[in-house]
Amino acid sequence: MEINFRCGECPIRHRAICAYCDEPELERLDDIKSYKAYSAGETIVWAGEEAPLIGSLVSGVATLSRSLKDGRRQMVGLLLPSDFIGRPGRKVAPYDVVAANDVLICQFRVNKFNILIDDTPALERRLLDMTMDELDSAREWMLLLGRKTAREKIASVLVIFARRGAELQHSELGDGLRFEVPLTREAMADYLGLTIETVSRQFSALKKSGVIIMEDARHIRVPDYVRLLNEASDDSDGGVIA
Amino acid sequence: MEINFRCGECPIRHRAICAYCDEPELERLDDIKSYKAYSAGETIVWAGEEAPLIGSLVSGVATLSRSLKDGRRQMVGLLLPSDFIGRPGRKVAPYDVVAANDVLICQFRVNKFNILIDDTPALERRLLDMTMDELDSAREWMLLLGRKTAREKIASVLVIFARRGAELQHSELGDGLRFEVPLTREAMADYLGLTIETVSRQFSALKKSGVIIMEDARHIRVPDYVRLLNEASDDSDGGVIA
DNA sequence: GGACAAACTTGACCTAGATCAATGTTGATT
DNA sequence: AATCAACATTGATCTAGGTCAAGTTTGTCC
Repeated sequence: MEINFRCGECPIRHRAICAYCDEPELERLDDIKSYKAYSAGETIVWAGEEAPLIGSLVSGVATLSRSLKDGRRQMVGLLLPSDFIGRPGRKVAPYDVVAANDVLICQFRVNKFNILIDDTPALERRLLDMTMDELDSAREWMLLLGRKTAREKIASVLVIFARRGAELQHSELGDGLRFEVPLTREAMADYLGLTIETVSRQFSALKKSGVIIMEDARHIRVPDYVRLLNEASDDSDGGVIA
Repeated sequence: MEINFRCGECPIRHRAICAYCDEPELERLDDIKSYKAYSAGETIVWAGEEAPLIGSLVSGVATLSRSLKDGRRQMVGLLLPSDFIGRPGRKVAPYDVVAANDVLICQFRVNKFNILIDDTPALERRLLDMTMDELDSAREWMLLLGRKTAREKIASVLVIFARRGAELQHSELGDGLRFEVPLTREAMADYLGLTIETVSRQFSALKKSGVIIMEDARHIRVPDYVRLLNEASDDSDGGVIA
């Protein structure tokens, strides 16, 4: 199936790399882009691979990860709709990009994009803002990886999933919310620097304490959102980050 | 003591935010900057503080860190000469910035800088490149925090310190190199997601295995650089990152 | 040069999370 | 509706690194 729509109708138009572009600029982007679908589990970019992809995640969830020689693996980023993939001008990808779900990507012709960004301040400025946001998230994740307990780690991802769920359904974050866990236990373990077994055990523990209700392994209800937040031990000051 | 020199004579001229600027642009920067010295241990910016500083680290070492409510602390960045401090347009600092050494900073008038960067593409482009490099380092650190053992973590910081040492003395990385450890054991523990005691023990262990020779707690010699690299378990592919 | 504090090391013990090993659940395929 | 393969859970045990408690070394300030 051939997917295609013009930038003007794109669901991520106002949050992606193109957010600051005006109509003429959008048209130039339209010329060098195409949508491509990947299915769950598919590796979109291999670390070490040449001519990596440049584009935006339109829908679904993808993961960025890196491994040590002996196979220990750490996720270094979670890509949600509107997130940018790739680094202009880079020849070799430093991370694996894997579709966690079925995923749709707006891909740009690499060479054309590298030229376009050089004389489109709106693109460059947006990329700067997005990269700085990413850096803030990466640093917040460093705090999680270095200092949080397994239980706090699980509560923290659940908060992320809850936010994403609320956004997808255009609903409010609050008590009684229900959302999907878009990653396998293995992917979560790689994200949190834990093992599968520990992830599973902490889900069970949070269930037992009544913090979450598990409809099944992939669907969670949260009777008391503030309690979940507290379990995550996030900064009181709300982590002012932008 | 009043420190001051023109941008043209600045030691970090070709690697800092100003790297891509031409002469006229440098002059505009000259007008809005001043050098400020901080002494070891001093907190330069408090997380949560308003009107945070914008500037470049000229000499010394500073740390970026973030804490949980109960005091657990994680370093989220190590600032070396030429690194940029702050985020244009941000009102509240999300991290503590602390001088690990005596430090010299080239500070910009915040409001002036925010305006200047908006119409100086050379600044904006440089900031984008630097931010992307920071993001890559942050992600590499995530791999360390999530998946490396205590011994690998210590070997990894030592490699960083060795690189910095070689750069400061304009010498080559190789066998028999000698360098200074610019952080306390406590700062290293916060950087690596460990405790002071574990840091200390791993130093002793690496000494006992002959990987390092400790002249004193802060001065290290490395008889076999490749061996140290191996102890850090870094990617075989050299971690192509730029 | 003695006293004090900060930084560092070392030992004994404990525990959160890893590892090893089944077992259960779900959903796709025939 | 039986089979198979992912995916997930649970239990028993082990261990890397944390915690608690002394010491030691270093440098600074009268």
